Amino acid sequence: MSSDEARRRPPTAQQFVLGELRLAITTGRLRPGAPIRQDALAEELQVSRVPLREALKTLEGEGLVTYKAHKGYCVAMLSLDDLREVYRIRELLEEEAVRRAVERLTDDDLGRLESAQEEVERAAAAGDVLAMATANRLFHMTLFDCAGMPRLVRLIRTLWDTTDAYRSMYYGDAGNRERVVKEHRATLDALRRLAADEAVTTLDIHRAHAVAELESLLDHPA
Amino acid sequence: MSSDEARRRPPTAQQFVLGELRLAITTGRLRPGAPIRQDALAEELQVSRVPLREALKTLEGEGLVTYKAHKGYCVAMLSLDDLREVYRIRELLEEEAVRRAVERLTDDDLGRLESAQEEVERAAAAGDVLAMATANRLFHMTLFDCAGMPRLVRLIRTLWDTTDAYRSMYYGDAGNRERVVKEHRATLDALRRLAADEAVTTLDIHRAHAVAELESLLDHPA
DNA sequence: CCTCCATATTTTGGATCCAATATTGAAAAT
DNA sequence: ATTTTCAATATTGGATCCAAAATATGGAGG
Repeated sequence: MSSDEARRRPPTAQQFVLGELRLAITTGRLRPGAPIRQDALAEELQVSRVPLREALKTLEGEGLVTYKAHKGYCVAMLSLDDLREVYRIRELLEEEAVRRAVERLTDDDLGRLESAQEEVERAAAAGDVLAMATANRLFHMTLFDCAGMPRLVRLIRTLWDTTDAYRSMYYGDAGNRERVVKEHRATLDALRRLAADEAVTTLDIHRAHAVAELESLLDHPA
Repeated sequence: MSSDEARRRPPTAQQFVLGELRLAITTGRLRPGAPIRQDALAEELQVSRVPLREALKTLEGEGLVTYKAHKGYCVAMLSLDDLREVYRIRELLEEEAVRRAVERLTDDDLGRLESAQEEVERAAAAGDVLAMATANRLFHMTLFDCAGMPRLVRLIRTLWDTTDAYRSMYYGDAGNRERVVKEHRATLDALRRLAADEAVTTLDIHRAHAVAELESLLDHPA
């Protein structure tokens, strides 16, 4: 069961379920490819199937689960081709976001990025996989948000969600965590100097490392 | 081939409702900004509110409607900033799709594109706004599909959906229809010669014309 | 032993009913 | 006349129940 009962429960059951499902998928409690039994899940979450199904529809739209009429939902499973495609699209969209962000970057933004990075380093040192994923995401999204293109950021976020099921495996490795920290530092350095090209390049490399690692993970499922 | 009123009803009510809602929004029967009364709509479509709500969740994920807890759904209304952002993202993604498509283009693909274009010209000549929108979409999606990147195409399709509510206004003008026909011919010409750069350029211009027209439509709502 | 078909069980899809929240309108107080 | 309060109403959110479809089961026939 999820231990943290301190966080306030969302105003609707579907939103609560949505959060729980995301967590279950990203932490690997629901494995890619696993079918989702509505009845069992609904009972476990103490809600009826109606809000559960609406949450699943949302996740379907985000590509986190797949759906077939009269067959039901499954946690999405990425093929190697899918993975490469997602990362290629991210490359295109994130480049745009970074370039726009650099144009409008304020000292305040830089401050937020630096504190996000501090959080990443803390989590990396502590070996806290979940915190690492959260902090890393915050770092990147903080940057993208600076672009002032909310729809673009929403798309990027959705693409990130797609591979979230595999992210926990990725951060399980200490070497990966350490490299992420270094690559963020390089990005931050470029951003401080408003060097857009360099920032884009460092992030491309960052991404390439991640996709290479994930590819090997996909070949040898745990 | 299309326009058969005896189209088979989808295997689930939510899919049926989804299609009807898309149609209602793209044809303007549901105006941008209009709140969606679930009870009335459900009765009109002869279904209960459950499948209606699931269809709305799907549309929310695609950005066609907005949702606020306990307040309900509205047909999404695009600001000028939104419109420009959507078209900028399309520019990025469609360029990728076209370049990949050119690399893999077969004679068969070209044949499909040409027949799609014939359909566009027929609809343009007949002044059939709905057929025009459908055929135009088919033309572009046929091209994008050639890229062999299903997720990319899915994203592009979603972005198209976002502005569908305004497309019917756009094709109401005979000059717009005529220009679309010419621009498609230019694109086809470039594709036949596998001239990727040129194809990208013609499509960029095509898009720029559309966004310019839509911008004026957004300023002077009917 | 395998295949095929009929049947039982499981699981999803949808309709109805009830609860919770938001909105509206009218009456009362300033 | 304006604002506030509170009840009445409309609308959304969710639970339960039933229907439809898919899957599993088991037996008859080859």
